[in-house]
Amino acid sequence: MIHYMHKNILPLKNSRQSAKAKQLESFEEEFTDIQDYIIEMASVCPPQSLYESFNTDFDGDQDLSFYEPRDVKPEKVHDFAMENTSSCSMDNANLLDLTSQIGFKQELSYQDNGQGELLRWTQKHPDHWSTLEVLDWAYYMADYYQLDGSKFRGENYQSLTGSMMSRMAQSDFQRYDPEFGHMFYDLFQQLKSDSKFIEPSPVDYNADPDTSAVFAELLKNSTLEEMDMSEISDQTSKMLDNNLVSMLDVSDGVPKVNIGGTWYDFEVEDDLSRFDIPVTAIAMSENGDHGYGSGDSDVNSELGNDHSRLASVSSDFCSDDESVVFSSPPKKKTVNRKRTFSSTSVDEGCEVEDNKNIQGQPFMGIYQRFAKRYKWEDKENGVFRFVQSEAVAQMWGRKKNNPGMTYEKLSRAMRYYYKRGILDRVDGRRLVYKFGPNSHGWKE
DNA sequence: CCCCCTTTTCCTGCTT
DNA sequence: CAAGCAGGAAAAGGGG
Repeated sequence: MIHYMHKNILPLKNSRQSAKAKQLESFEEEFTDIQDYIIEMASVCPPQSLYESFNTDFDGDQDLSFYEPRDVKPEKVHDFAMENTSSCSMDNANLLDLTSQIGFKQELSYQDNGQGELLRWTQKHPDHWSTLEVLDWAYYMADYYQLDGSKFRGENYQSLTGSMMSRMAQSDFQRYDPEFGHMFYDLFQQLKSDSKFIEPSPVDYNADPDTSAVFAELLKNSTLEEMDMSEISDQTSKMLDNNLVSMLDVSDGVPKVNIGGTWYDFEVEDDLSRFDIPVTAIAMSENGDHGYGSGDSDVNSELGNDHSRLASVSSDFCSDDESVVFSSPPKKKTVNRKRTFSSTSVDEGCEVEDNKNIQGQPFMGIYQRFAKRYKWEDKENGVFRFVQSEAVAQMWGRKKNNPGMTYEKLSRAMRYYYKRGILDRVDGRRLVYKFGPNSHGWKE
């Protein structure tokens, strides 16, 4: 009996992890698959496709407004913090600080070619936020106010758009998030009332020929390692600080920098931070840890690098235990290969180094660190929870070259892992999984 | 091409 | 009601 017929056959489902260990036994192969998948989990940011799919109600071209801070009237500041848990606090200074940083960031992220994913919400009126932007905002705020991560249920915001949230009463917020809904309602209202929108003033990266020209020349003629950064003027450094988020791209696994509209490859595995580049830039890395690479197996195999999968799991660079970093063997390749501009889709990991490296943008690193698509529930025992199930599925699909992947299907595959001990069942808890006895590598 | 195993796709039914 | 979970069934992928 035919149980059903397939209705849509997806094309292009070739290229399994190409070089992937033909010699490995099937078990091991699967094991690496699941680990690859966890890698993707850890790589944090949602794929562009997901963003777009969530963003259908809003044309990016309309995306022309951004906040500008304005004076905050003391009487407008809510005192919700007093009524809430002691971990929340907000005063006028904080709010002013916050709004001004938002305005600041907007200037930076404008024209960022989509790479400032996590802060897209700062570029739009809240009514236009997609579900992802709502989620990003929620996690940003949660981190900013250092909310108790065990009580904060950011995932509950993942199906809300900005316009939906605009229509929600305070009680609705509390239904979504019993612990902090009240606070989030206030924050949301406040954001809307204490911000105004103005026409953008696009950043012209070529405005100052000295800055971009100097760096472009350096890139052409030397590797980063050889570069004497002291020759770069303070002005240039400042320009880089301000614009690297938009200039960097690692979407295809090869780090690139955009100078004057042209993309250049360069090797940054060793350490961007020694150039005092803000964490925001480093955060664009898929790995976030030791530079770039490894996120995309196809690219890696194309580069002759067969180490696309997990090499190790470590949490040494983030102080909180929600971080998982998957490092891969260093790449020995690709220095200063010039490329023509192409708008690739945005992949982006958002691991962050350490807050102390953040210059002038203190939230960025904190925020991005917080914005995980998964969360460790019990790292010792390998228990984790998906925060954004569909985003995780999209990442899985990307790895498998299968844009049709959904959490529904991914979860079915994961259920097969139970029987084989790669995952253990965790009963009664949605989106929670646990590594089983036949898995390894997830724990340092 | 076949065999075999895993993953994907789709579904029904049930739970939260 | 929506989102997840559990598995059955079958097709697709992919290695050997």
